[in-house]
Amino acid sequence: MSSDLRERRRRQTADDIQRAALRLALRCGFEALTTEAIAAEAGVSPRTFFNYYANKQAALLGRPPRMDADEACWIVHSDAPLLDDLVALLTGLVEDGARLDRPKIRMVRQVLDASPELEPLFHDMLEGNTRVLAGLLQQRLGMDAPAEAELIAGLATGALSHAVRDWASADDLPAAEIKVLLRRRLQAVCRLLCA
Amino acid sequence: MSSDLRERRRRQTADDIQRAALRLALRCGFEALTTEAIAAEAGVSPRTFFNYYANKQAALLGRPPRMDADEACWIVHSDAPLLDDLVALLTGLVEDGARLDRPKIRMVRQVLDASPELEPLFHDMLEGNTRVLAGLLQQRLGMDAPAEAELIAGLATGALSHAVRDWASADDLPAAEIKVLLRRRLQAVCRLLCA
DNA sequence: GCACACTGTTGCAGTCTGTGCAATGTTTGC
DNA sequence: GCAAACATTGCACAGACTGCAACAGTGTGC
Repeated sequence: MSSDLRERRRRQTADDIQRAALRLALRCGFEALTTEAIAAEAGVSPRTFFNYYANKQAALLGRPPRMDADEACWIVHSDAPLLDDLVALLTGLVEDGARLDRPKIRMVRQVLDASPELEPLFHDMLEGNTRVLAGLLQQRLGMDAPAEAELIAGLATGALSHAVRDWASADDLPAAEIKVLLRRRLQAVCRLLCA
Repeated sequence: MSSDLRERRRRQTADDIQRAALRLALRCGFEALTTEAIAAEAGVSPRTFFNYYANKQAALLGRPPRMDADEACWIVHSDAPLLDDLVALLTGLVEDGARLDRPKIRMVRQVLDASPELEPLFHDMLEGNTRVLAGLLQQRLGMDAPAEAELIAGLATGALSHAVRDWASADDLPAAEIKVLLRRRLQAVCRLLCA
């Protein structure tokens, strides 16, 4: 195994930095948070901080699960209802392995709630996934609906983040329930708009 | 009128700065764009630049039309279908006065197209409106659907920005057609998801 | 006209963010 | 072990952004 140890270390350091950032943000607020302080708290040099995260916002959120276009391309030619496919694809994103760390997500939420100006952060973090999904949906829906593809992609990832948020604030909801929350949300939006 | 001349000047300067930013961005790319260069091109001091825009991204987009919660609160108690109300409210945002400057919007698009990393910009610019709309929708939909309200608000403002984009890239589409584009988009999303 | 308040512009000094580079360690494959 | 690959770090520096205080232009009341 070549990069196994290195890989684990990288993950560990990335996680250390994120936790340091969250701890400091909760203690002193986002305004007073500096990259230097985060680096010190995490026990790395300021320069190293930027080897892991592009900025302190990214450090707070950590590395988001990335949707892999090749793994997800089945959705292009599926015959199942779009809603079902979206739910399956997106829950796959957050269900594989123990990706979801409830206390960490709660800390993130606390920080975001305390600083409303950070609201766009969540969106930006999911932006990458939204783009991938939008590309796939464009293929599925055909050339004439690029806008619809992007809108649905944004709506779906937004619904996922709400579902994850709700899951994180509940005390003992199993991760499998995220699927249900996500579906309910999308259906509700549909119903409200179609009425 | 005391503040009339001043107000006009402020608008003029804000517009000068935006145009300077767009010109430079198109000429040299967003990467090479500095606030100092924008200020120089616009004929103001670097310090003044920040009196008008919080950062260079904001300068590129200009002051977006702001939704006024008090003016828009009729939507809370309306009995009309939600879709109709959304279309009316949002088109009202962009239709009053000659707010929409087609060549300017096209320049913005060119810049955004040239720098994909700026994609989140549009979203962030509309963030304020999304929040206002989300608040209103939360009142309309009741306490038990905060997530749905936010999702619909995001979807609707996203659809509006697509509609405006399409309008801007067409050569002689009247602004009134934005309403049609917006409605079509939202309906299409609905249809695709409900199926 | 003149003094006055109001508002906007500017320069300056300073903090924080973020990057390129080169030196120094550490891991890995062989 | 040794060499290649990779990670960490310090340093120097450019750019973003802010607070403050001085200054200039405009409108107001007299």
